[in-house]
Amino acid sequence: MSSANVIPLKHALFNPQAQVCADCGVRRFALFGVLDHAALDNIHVHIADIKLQPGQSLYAAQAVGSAAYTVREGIVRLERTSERGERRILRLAGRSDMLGLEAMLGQTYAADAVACTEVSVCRVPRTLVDDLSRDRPEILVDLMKRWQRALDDADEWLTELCSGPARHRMLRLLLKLSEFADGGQVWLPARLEMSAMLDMTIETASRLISQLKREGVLDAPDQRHAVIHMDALLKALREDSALS
Amino acid sequence: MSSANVIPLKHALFNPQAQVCADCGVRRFALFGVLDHAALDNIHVHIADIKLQPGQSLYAAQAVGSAAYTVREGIVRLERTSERGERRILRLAGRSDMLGLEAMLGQTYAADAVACTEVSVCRVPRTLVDDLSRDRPEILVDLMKRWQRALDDADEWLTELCSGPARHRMLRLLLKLSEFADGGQVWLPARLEMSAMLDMTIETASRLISQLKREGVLDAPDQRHAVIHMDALLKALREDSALS
DNA sequence: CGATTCCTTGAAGAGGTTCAAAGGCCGTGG
DNA sequence: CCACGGCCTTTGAACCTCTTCAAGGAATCG
Repeated sequence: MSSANVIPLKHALFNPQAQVCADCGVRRFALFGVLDHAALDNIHVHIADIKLQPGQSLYAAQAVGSAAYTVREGIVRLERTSERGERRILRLAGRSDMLGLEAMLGQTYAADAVACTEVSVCRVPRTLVDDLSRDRPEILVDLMKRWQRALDDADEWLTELCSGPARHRMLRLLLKLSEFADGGQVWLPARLEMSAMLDMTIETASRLISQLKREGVLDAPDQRHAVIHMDALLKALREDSALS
Repeated sequence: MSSANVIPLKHALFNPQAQVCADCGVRRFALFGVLDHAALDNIHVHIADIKLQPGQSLYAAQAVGSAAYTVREGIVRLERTSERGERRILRLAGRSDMLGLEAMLGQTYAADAVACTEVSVCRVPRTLVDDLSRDRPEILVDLMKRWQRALDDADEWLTELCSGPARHRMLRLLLKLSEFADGGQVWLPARLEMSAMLDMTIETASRLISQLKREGVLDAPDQRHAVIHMDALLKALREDSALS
């Protein structure tokens, strides 16, 4: 019995790729969310499902890319090396975020994309978008919304994670990390990563995390995971704003 | 003798708006750079030419906007208020940069846009882009390039102006300002603006500028203008990177 | 010309960095 | 299995950068 038989007829898709996309958990939020099943069925390009281990690179800055990526699972960081030679983490991308949109314009990637956790992403080739934009121009509006989202993320990162005293920035980072939470547990970056996100030394990052543990803002069952106590975190953030 | 007579016949445009756009100094770099004269002639929407004095607001964050803007002349800053209640300047936009693209998607503006110098901008109404994208879909690609440019600017601002010691950030700011130079003279922000760009106090900004004047990196003929000595600036930047 | 606003400079103190060393958490190999 | 080395984290102490608080000076405007 083929798998098509267990699917209601009007949803039956004969293109295997289409079936994969139709079943994808993030499709509703992803680029092809606007496409109906019939349109999906016309996708004849292979959309690769890529898995990465923590630390593995998805793409490198300056590389000519022929694809963008949609994050299905896990957290990816975008980073750059400043002209001083220091690594700086620009922002994080999580489930349903899109990365490397610049490849859709034939440009080279603007930053390095590196997996923070175990990651799975869909590779969206440029040719596919080119084809679709001919047949279904409304996909371009969706694409522009992605750009705007990336820009909003960048602006928020700058305003909230790049200003004020170190402790405040760390609290904001924990808040941001809790957005990517995955069942109570939050991914806790290495101290070196934190320092690259918040522009501080790893010693300062370590001291702050230690202190926040003592204050009961977070617990770390293991090195790379934390339970964040939101009430304590929000309280800390409020007090922090008040006394300045 | 009408002005049309001095223009070669094949360039004669009968729509007055088209003439304005055809003559615009930034058209080549602007959104409608891809349109030929005939296409320009079909623009029947009025593209307002708006002038702003320093400190005047172009649009406010959260406002529902019906237009984006192309900077023709001058410098505009994008700023936000952080959740702590502090103002933060996100980046600067100069000649041929586009602002408020999010309005093209029916979204509210993501930041405040305020004139730093005397500014003139073209108002590009959303309806115009909607119409054009039907007739000339290639304009959408141009629009996406604008988004990518904004994102690149944001990323660069974050990596270069938000990390490292105060002196280094100030040097990078001067370098950035020199990109917007206007005949040897550079716009010199008020100390309060500098502090909002570089996340430091106005005292620190003032001290750094005073010191850099003494070092011969810049001269300030008046409060709001400076002459930047690029050789000295670049030398300072190099030494600064070396000793760290 | 006085009032306001912005800029500059000083001195004291806090916050962050630097340097140094010790403690934990692996994976490898004896 | 335990010992070892490597890597990351934590903590301490001294130092330095940047902030804070305060006051005087320059520019601008009615």
